[in-house]
Amino acid sequence: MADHGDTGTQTPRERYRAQVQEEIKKHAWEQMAVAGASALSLNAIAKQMGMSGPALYRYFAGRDELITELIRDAYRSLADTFRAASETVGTGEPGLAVLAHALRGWALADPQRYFLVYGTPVPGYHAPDDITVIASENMVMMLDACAELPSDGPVTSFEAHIEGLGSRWADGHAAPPVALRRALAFWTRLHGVLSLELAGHFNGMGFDPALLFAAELDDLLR
Amino acid sequence: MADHGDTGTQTPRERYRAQVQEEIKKHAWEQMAVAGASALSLNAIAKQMGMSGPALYRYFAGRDELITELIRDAYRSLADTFRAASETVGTGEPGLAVLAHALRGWALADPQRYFLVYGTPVPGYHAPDDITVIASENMVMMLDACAELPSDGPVTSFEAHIEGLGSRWADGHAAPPVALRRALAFWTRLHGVLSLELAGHFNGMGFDPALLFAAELDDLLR
DNA sequence: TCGCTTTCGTTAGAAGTTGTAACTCACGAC
DNA sequence: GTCGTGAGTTACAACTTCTAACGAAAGCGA
Repeated sequence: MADHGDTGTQTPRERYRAQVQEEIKKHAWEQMAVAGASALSLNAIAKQMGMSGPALYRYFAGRDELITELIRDAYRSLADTFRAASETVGTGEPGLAVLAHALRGWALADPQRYFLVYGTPVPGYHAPDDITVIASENMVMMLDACAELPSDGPVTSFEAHIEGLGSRWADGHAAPPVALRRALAFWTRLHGVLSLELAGHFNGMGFDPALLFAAELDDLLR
Repeated sequence: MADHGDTGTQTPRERYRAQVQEEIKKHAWEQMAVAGASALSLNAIAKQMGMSGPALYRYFAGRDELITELIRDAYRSLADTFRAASETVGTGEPGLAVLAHALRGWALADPQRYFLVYGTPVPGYHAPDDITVIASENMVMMLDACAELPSDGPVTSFEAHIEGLGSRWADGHAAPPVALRRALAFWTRLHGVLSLELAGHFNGMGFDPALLFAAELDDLLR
């Protein structure tokens, strides 16, 4: 995990505050992994840390703000994972494949974290602006990986529909429409497999989800 | 909506009980549509119906049982939609296409209902057996629609991996591996597009999700 | 080193939730 | 008409988030 926020010029109070904030989030993640986001309890976290319930309100304005912070961290973690993966290129394997495997590993490592980013949204919840910024970072890496693949063949009607939208998705990224289409398919198809797998919908069906994921990835690279 | 349960031989008390149970679920759906499943409150439902909170426990053992019942209804509603759609065949359009459009219409009609079936699961929750039975009904119709499409070309390694599993997914359904692969792709790819669309992840990206859905469906039928 | 100020953690409490227990009362069966 | 079953009530326990007011401790400047 990368450390965000300048730990250099900090007063002792700020340092302590950041530490406690991190510890709260650590317990929140543990609690969420076993019971899901909806079962997150500030009181339980406080009890685990040996504090009283209202003490947490010095660090987070409320349950919603804590969850928002966890969502932000999840996005950052995914972006870090993607960044680390895209730096291990040149092994002959296409960039899209290493991104796909990084995504799958990240999702399996903590399913609830994946669902926090891509799962059922809470009606009425609006993500802060900086989250969409990080999401667009991920889009940049996906588009880069798609742009390095051959883009021959005729342009379909949908590709014509999305032509030129790359600059909107990823801050001035000029990718050919075939790459945009491929990035969209990459996102939606792998999410389709991953979310159903993590939700347990493949249980008892008798096949290996990893092989389905690999088969979908193969189709993507064709 | 089809009526489930024999309304023929019922005592007045049973009839009244069923009516109240339906009304509770009706209010639950309304409340869930605006605030999501996690915000479902028995007290609020009771207040809306002019009853006291504990009165609802005559009809449902608790919040979990009510949600389980809603999930069951959602599965049934999807199965009904699929059944109704697959009866409108013979118009030249492939069965998979009408199933896909039925799925999309059903999902857009009530996003929270879709998420109740395919969204983020609650850790530790296990679906009752009869739900998996209904789910397998849907699989039958999907496999039927896939089996009527041409299945030529070489068999991939993943298709070899899932060969013969049709009988397990849909109670003795003997479909060729290519059809099984197509059914899996149908499910995962359309879910990928739908869930991201309903979650609002395409907002502000400047394209029409319906066209992406149609493009994915086109790929499926190729 | 002393004092001031900021901030942390506490307890008390309001308002909400799920869920149980015990008590009426009315409906329906006989 | 009587009588049992079941519906709905209030009261209550235990939990939640979150606010308010207080005490104590820690850092910062002089």
